[in-house]
Amino acid sequence: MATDLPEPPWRRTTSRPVKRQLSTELIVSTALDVMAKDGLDAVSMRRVAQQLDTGAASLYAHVRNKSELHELMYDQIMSTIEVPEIDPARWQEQLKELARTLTKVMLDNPGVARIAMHTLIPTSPQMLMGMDRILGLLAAGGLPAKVASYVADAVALYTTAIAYEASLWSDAEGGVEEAQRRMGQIDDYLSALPPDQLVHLRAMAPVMAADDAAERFEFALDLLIGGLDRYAQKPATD
Amino acid sequence: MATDLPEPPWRRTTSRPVKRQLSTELIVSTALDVMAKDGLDAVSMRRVAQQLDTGAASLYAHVRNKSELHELMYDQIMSTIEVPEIDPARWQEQLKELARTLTKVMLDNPGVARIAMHTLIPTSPQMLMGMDRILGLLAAGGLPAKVASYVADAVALYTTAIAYEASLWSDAEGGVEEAQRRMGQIDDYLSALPPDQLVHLRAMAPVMAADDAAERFEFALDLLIGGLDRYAQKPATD
DNA sequence: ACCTGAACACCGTTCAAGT
DNA sequence: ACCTGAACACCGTTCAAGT
Repeated sequence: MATDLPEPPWRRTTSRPVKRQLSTELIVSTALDVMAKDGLDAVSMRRVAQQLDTGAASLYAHVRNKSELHELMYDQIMSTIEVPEIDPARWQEQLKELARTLTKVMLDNPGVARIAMHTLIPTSPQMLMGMDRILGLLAAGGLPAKVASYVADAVALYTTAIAYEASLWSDAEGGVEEAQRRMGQIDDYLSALPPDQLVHLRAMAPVMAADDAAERFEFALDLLIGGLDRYAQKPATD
Repeated sequence: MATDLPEPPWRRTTSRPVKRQLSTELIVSTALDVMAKDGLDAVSMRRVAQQLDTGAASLYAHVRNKSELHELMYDQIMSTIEVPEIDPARWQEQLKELARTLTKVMLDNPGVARIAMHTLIPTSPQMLMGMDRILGLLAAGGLPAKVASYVADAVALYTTAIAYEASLWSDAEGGVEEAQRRMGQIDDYLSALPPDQLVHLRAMAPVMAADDAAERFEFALDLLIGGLDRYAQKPATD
């Protein structure tokens, strides 16, 4: 039979995969590439499709809409986080470490914080597991259920908000210059004003200009977590 | 002279202002109307212009771009806030009251929180005066400059984030249903899982479903502000 | 100086038609 | 089932032309 003969070498029957099969995973990873290169705003259906040599409409077979795509990106990034085993004696420090890790991941992936902020209630298994661990830590600290749920919420929200704020600086290209322009505007305004106006702001200006983001974050973390002992129903380190 | 004669009544020389003169103020207030009716996403240059019986290009004579328009809306809303005179003896309670007022204003004007979150550093006189009052309160509490700047930042950020989150529920029309859909999804997932998995989340589900937003906010406010005495360099109530 | 219509370079999503 | 091009109904912003 003719088909037993080897294909002549000039006929590439195994059509080289110049275009990989579309799939949700491929779309999500391509979207993450676009975000890493040009920021979240550049992650449009059209742009992602273009990167995959197809039209935007083709993506809708694998992804419900743009906000689902964004959420899948969020899940993907967050699922890389390793949550450590719970050590009840160190629950407060562990909770802080988790908050630091979360922030770092979001800062390393500018744009994710913005998705997180828009995602009302995360439903992916990965996020639920993370939430379970946090609640486990708070239970280990002897916190009653209601307090635990409030603390978990406050830490998650503050952490996300910090990362969101920072991502504004880095995400849009003109972020840093814009921030400097605004600080300059405030300085100019203060200089033009009689010196008995806005005295506290005036006194604070040098302190705020010398902002240490990491220290600021640690301070807030300490406010949110450092004082939780008083809510504990049993000693934290028994 | 002919011009001394009264205009004949059928000639309306005082052309009735069917179209008011364009101005920054008019544009901003129209934009606020649109936001109140259809949410921040509906506040586009084209939509605002349409409301004013003109084209989008006409707005650019009074407003630099869309993000400046958004920021002007933010300033307008925030300038309605009255900051009380400082009572040093009640500085913690006053700071909490300010945070509550800020949140209320943002919740009453869904969309403003989203602008606030995007506005890196507010530069309007109104916002600077507000910031000055907050710093004054913290100084009255005897907090050192650095601590004061960190606290002011943390309270402002948490407050904005809380309002932002809440605005997601109300802003987009499908917010509430979407939240319920997600809670249902989590319930389903927990039911389908062996009962020894995600035990903490499972235990917490009823507590979180009975969320009291106001109580949650007060709890966080207490974490952020209630423990500040230990940072004071002089007694707070002397 | 202020306003305008038209144009440019984008969006998300749908749909009928193809394979 | 999956993919596609074209279309629909939008965007922000610029620019030459008008008054």
